[in-house]
Amino acid sequence: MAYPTKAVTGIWVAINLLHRGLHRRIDAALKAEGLPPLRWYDVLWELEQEDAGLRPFEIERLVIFEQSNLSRTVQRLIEDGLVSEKPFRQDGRGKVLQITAKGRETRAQMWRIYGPMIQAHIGEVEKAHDADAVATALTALIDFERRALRREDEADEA
Amino acid sequence: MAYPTKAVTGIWVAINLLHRGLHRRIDAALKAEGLPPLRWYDVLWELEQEDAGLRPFEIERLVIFEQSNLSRTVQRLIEDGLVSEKPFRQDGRGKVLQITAKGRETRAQMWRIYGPMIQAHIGEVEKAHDADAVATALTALIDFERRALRREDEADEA
DNA sequence: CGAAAGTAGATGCAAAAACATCTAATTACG
DNA sequence: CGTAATTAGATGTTTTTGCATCTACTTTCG
Repeated sequence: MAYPTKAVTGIWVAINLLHRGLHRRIDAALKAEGLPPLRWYDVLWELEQEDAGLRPFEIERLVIFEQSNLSRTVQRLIEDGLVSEKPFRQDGRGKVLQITAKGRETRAQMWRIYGPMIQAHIGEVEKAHDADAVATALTALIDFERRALRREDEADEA
Repeated sequence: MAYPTKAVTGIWVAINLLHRGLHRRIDAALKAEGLPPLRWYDVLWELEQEDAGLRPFEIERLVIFEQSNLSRTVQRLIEDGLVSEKPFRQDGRGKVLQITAKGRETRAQMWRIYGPMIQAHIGEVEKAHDADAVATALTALIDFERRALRREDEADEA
């Protein structure tokens, strides 16, 4: 595979800088409000999208979380009463996680801080550029990644 | 400040996922080749752009590196002979870092792994979208961030 | 000039991440 | 059926990160 073009490198550099900078700011803001760290948000959000709940390994793939890491994060979410767990009948190894009322509440509180910060820092893009086009292009990359991952899994099987 | 639009949220989500996923893959690939971690690359790159060298605090701002973190990274870069340091005459607290020949060599080796991986994962964007436009839009955000930071500093002074 | 405030960088420590390994359960396959 | 290979998730260990503090030096300002 060839070296990246200037545009591709620029996209990657920007992704890095934006991620680092904003992640740090947001985490600091959440902490200042006595709210959980940003990584918890992703988990709560995904669980809020699925009334039936999700298995840990599903969350892991959805939000790209290290397995051991997610395992411990889930423990703390349960301790804090934001998430409940129940065994997964069809597979004795597994369990199903569901967000609790308190979890929804906490997620909403986090969003009050988190959401406006995204807009404040990323929203600038809308003033001079086609934000929809950028979002579409980047989202396509993620879909591409997901398909690539699936292909790798299948290759491993072969 | 208001909540983010759908496009802005999409951009931010994509930034997160792309960053996490790719960073992990690249670090794994570098490690597999016995090369230093990805974060070192940024430091080496910036130093390679400035023959006169850079001060640690300058690098810190350029690549968004936690101060304590950069301090330890620099120690290891020096131990490994990739970077040299000398006192900064005009300020007894400071020091100037310069990349060594070995540092340049290592950076080039890293790029042989790193570069193609960027293209492989981000390059897809060029097939269906205007990569230049995306790069321009995201880079503008970073410039915006930098200006915001500078404004904050100035506000602190006041 | 000299004390107070600010800045560059190092360092101790606590939290979080990655990594490896382990257990229990399931699936595949002779 | 029964054993080997997989998979879900937990846990022990090490590394990295972030935060707070510290030291040394500079700048500011009475």
